[in-house]
Amino acid sequence: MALPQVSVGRPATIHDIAAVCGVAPSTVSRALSTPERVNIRTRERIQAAAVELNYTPNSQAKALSSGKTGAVGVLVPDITNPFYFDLIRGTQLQLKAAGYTQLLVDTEESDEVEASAIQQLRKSADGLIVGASRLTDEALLAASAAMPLVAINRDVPGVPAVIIDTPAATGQALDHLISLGHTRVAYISGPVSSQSNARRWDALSEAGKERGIDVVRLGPFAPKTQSGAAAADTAVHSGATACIVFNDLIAIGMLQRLRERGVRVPQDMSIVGCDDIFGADFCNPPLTTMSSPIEQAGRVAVTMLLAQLDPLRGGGTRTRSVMPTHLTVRASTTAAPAPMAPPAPRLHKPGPGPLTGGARP
Amino acid sequence: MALPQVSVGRPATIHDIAAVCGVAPSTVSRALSTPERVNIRTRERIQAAAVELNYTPNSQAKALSSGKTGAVGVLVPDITNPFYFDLIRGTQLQLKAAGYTQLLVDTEESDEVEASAIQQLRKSADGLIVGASRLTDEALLAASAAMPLVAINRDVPGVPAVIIDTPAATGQALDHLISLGHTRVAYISGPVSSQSNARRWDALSEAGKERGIDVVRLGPFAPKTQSGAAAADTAVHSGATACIVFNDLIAIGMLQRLRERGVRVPQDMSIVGCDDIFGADFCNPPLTTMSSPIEQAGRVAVTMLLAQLDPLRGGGTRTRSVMPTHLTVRASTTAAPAPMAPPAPRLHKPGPGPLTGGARP
DNA sequence: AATTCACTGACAACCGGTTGCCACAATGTG
DNA sequence: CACATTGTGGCAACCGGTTGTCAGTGAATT
Repeated sequence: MALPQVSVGRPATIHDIAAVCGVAPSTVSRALSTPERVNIRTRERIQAAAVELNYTPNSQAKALSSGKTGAVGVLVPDITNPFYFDLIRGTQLQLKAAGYTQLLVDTEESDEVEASAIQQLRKSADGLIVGASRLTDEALLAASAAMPLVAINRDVPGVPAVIIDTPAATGQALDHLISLGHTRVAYISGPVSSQSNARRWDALSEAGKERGIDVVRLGPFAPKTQSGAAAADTAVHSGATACIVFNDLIAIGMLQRLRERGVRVPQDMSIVGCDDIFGADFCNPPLTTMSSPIEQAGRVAVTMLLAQLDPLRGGGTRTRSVMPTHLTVRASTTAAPAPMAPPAPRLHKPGPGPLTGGARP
Repeated sequence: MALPQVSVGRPATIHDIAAVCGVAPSTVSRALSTPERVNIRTRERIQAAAVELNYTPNSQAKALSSGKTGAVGVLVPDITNPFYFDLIRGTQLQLKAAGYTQLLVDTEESDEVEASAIQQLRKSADGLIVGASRLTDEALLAASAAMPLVAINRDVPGVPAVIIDTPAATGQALDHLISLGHTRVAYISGPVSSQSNARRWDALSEAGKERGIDVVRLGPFAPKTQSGAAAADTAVHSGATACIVFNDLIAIGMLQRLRERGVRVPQDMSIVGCDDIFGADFCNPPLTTMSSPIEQAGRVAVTMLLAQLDPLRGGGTRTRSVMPTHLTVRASTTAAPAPMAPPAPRLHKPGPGPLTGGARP
């Protein structure tokens, strides 16, 4: 049994095969890409020679002449962020399944880097998946006009997009907190350039109005665990008994800081994260969070993009897909502290466990 | 001030520029890539036109004629694994800084997929970075002969490599446990196809012999948090009071399972992980682990690869780089339970918190 | 037997650059 | 003033495929 092997020497080309078989290169090309166009006998000779010589088509050359690169660019603002890991995993798996190569680019949260990456990728990719674009609506629309593109978490009319509907879960999260007796709720804001952040806040403050709860907005904070310290301090100072946090990264950072400060979570302060990233289930305490099907969003984005690339198979080309989210309740939320008592730390010894006590309206 | 923008319409080529400037395409090519070869006046006319037309060179065409693709393939067994996130981040950052594009490929822990990916990438990348290769030594050597390549955590004579020296930290970890009074230590094994796993075990069992401690080997287990449950059960059954675990993923899974079973960490069982991945510092309890400079390893690998690609600048081409590691002690290790008492679960209620009690020799 | 037609393979242009070589002009040298 | 030298730009081949077009062959049709 042959072990997986990599051939040595100069890679074979169709010219080599043509020479071996005594035919023209064009015939070789057809034998491999349009087999029915070539007589079965020569075809089989050619195919045998191709296997023999370990022929692999040169994707550059193929791209040059056919215009198709077989690659899809995936742009994310920050590969450092676990949220995008899940997204990248989803796109990678689905692209690979479809025979495409993924070109991963980190746009460093910069609209300029993003624009130049898109410009560059216009030639070297068949399509683009743009996560949480920092471009203006106009620029994104222009990019979408220039080449097949699917945006993720970016809602611009005319641009195909996959939207993770965290704003919807926002109402669930607030209801959850209200039912636990919380009346002073803070929203820990993410970066201002993030449209997701804006949409989440809009939905949350709207939900607050409907329910007669005043939600205060704190921040903005960078979407990193390190920002959690500042966020936690601000939250404590605000007097809120519960926080809904832009994302799990900041939330996890807050958890650590609150512990350092002796503020018990969830007894003194309830925390709701967003995204349900890797780690949200095993941090301490496990985080109540709005679960997003991130990986699935990546897959759906690829499916939508491929439908654009190949309109024949694509069936009805959907241009917008909204992914549902839901609240996952773990141990970082519980009943609000007694209404009139200050939210200051009390006994400062680990409590008997989470989820004690019921709702105190 | 112009906003970042993407041009519309057909991308400009050197032929367009040549037409505008009334020169030959070859002159345009030279004006842009070998400026001193062209008269300054025409050069400037051409450069102005290039900017004007928003010219971006077609990387496919450039690759075809020059043989350089400006891309580097990065192969990892499983993008799902946070360990590789750090690696990918390191390579991405460094490649980007050097003007290269990263082609990310998931080889699905399969030697066949890996070999075919390498074969494919021979044409479309200038070099390769192969994380934790599953190939045989011979196949990897052959691949390395066929194209510039740097392996990570794979030690094959003749193949340039970056080795993260976790075996060294293994001794430190064992000393740490011994000083805490542990005498029954288990090694939770990773996948058999992983050379890192073999090297870690060899170093650990050797260190055990030197110190007169018998280390038992349990497993193998897949490197996923889910495997932690089985690993935890096996470990408890083995009677060990401390485990050194193949990687943090499994270790974190064990933490969860042990909690479910009422086995307290670290009082009843100490756990040492490996890699110090994202999450190791905020899981419950925070994990004592062997910290690896993973991101830096990725960067070093890129540097070594680029030195191979461009021997002029590379200076002394190092072919092997060993990255030091160290033990990071957090809260998942403490003194061994009383020697003769069975390690069975006791009170089965959450303990007062980590880090109680001192060493009991 | 003459005509038509499907089948098959070769030729050549093209994708967008790079690069070796040559021609021509301007300048320097004897 | 003749000749060598240097600076510039163009021509054309090439990288490795794809694809439109055409010619030759043999079989089917009339």
